[in-house]
Amino acid sequence: MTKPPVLDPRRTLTLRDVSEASGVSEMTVSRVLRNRGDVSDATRERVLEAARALGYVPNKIAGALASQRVNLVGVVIPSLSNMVFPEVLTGISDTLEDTGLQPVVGVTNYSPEREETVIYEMLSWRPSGMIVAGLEHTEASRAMLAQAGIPIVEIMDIDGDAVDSAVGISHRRAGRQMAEAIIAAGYRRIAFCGTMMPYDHRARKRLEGFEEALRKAGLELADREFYSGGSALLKGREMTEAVLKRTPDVDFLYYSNDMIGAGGLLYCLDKGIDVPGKIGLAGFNGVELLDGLPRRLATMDACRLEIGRRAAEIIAGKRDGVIGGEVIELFPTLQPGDTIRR
Amino acid sequence: MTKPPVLDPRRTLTLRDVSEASGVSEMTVSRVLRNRGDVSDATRERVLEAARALGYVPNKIAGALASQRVNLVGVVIPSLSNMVFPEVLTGISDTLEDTGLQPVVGVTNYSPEREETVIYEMLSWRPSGMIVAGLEHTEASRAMLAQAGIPIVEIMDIDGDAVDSAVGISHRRAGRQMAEAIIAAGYRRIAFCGTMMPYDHRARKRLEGFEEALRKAGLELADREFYSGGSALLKGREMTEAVLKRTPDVDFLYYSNDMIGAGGLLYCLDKGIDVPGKIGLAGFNGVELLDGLPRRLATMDACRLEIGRRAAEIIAGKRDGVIGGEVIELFPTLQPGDTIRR
DNA sequence: ACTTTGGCTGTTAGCGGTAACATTACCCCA
DNA sequence: TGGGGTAATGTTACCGCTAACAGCCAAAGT
Repeated sequence: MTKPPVLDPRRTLTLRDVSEASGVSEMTVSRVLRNRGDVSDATRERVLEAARALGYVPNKIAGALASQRVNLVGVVIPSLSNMVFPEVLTGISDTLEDTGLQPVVGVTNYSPEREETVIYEMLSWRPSGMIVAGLEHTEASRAMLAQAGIPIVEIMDIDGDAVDSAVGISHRRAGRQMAEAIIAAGYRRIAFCGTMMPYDHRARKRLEGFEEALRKAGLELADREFYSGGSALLKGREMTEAVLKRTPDVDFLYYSNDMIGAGGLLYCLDKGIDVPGKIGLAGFNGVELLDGLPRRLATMDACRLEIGRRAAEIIAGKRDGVIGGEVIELFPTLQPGDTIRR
Repeated sequence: MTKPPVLDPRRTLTLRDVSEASGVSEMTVSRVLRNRGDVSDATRERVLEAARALGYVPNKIAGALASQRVNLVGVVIPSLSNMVFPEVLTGISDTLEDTGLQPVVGVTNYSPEREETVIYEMLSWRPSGMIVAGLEHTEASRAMLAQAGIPIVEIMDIDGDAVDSAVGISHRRAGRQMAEAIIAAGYRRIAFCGTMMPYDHRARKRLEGFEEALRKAGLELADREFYSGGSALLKGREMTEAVLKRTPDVDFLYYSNDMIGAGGLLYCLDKGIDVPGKIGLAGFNGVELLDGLPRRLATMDACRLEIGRRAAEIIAGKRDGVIGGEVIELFPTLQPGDTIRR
């Protein structure tokens, strides 16, 4: 007797256990469990029964190593509390659903170093593809992604150079568009409220586009206010109050996201300020939450679901023939709501 | 020459490549990269330099298979769009941060079958532990978890039997407590608005506890309204309107979560209804959003961050000596806010 | 001088699966 | 009746890494 016959009942099961229990080779068991190759119905039944009875759960680590295939797609996003990213994730999951691929999420908290670590960790599991939010990464991150030999899709933004593929909107253009609409509606004393995070590149680009359009119309921002952390809704109120105190003649407030915009809206309504008569308001993202507000905040949807879908499609499509990187630009629509004069 | 000397430049690198580039054995490279065992400074430098130059990313699949250790913790939650779960995740991530463990998230959309699949998939990667929301699972799910031979922590809820450990609050007690507070404040015509999802067991338990307390006071629900899907804020408005139309003498509305509660609050304020004089309101969760509302909704925090933290601690703590399952009950505090008469 | 010690490095044997290639049994048809 | 095909199953050789153990060598102890 070469091996101890007493098998620990808590030992994790292997293919061998199932093979012994069902009287066939490990290979046949493997085939049955993966539904691959020809196996007679009788054998299949026997194997499945044995596997079920034992409570066997295959070891994907071994499987992945042997087959050099991993059905995972890494998804790297800055935050989960932003409402926006869960929705992108939904788009990704839905599309990946019937491709046999599975998303695995990593969160960076808007830190490039953290992102680098997350990317490194993910790549070390050899995923079939990577979806990464944004175009701005550390040099090391870009290098790793480029070298990985798998499809890479950068999402949300297309104002910049992609490592491989990209799906998103032009935030610069979005900012410009909103500014143009605001100016066209006759507002002239326009202020901005937004996030302070230096690494929220998309908010930054929107503001850049916004200011660019203002300049083109001979205007400049009447005021600006930044925040970080805390309840966005509350911060929206506070910032709005601060701006209106400091610059009482402001007639429009452009917010870098809907949540603070909603806070601003609630503040104005509380104070009995005429919206959009005396002051106009606009946010960005088109979050569902706005549907429940007393008045519809002007906004622009960021095509979140669609971005997720398209990104996932690219990954799934490239599983075999990897073609060159493609850049897909989506076009957000401006939803004027009830907070811009018409 | 046994092997073709032409190495594909896009071939993924292995330890061997680094070992050849730095002139030491693969084992030594492995030791350097894992910071394990003694390696001279000179060698370490040389190896690190070579690894960096090549852009080597270790293959964790192979590593995990060889070492029988995986630094992942599976986290199974019903939804990401609920605000609540991202916060639990934050607690988990923060605590796991400096343990070398990494959370991997799976979402079930409140479907037990989906949950079973997610658990199966996760276990097949042989994680170091699992954190699963709720105590209600399919029999197969429970069996798999129990057999896995790793620490399992069920979170959010403790009203029921845990597979192994559990960290959470008693939702039944929470519902009871809220009812008692409402009754003590003098309200008598109390209605409920909540989710329709049959698998939101925690909301169900809160309602059960709530009704139990009402009965004990000789009362019963004056009305009830359910919803599913859509913008929670908007649904809150709609349900509130529906209830008030149908049962005009209602003097309190208990919502199964803060989001619909906030919708109800906004509706009442819109309509100029005296809150909390004519009608009182209460939600559940203590979400940050409430801070920005015109009036503070009564609620109960669900100890989300703490739950995440404690769950992660249990997993991290049990890495070596696996002790029996422990159940940790946390106690939410009632925040009366401004929507209950005093 | 001869062990002993400890720091550093290498060798060997898997981990639990799967790809690719046998092998077997059986049937069909010239 | 023998060659060829086919369906079902088995064998072998890894996948890329690490545990465990086996050197090796210089400094230290006796």
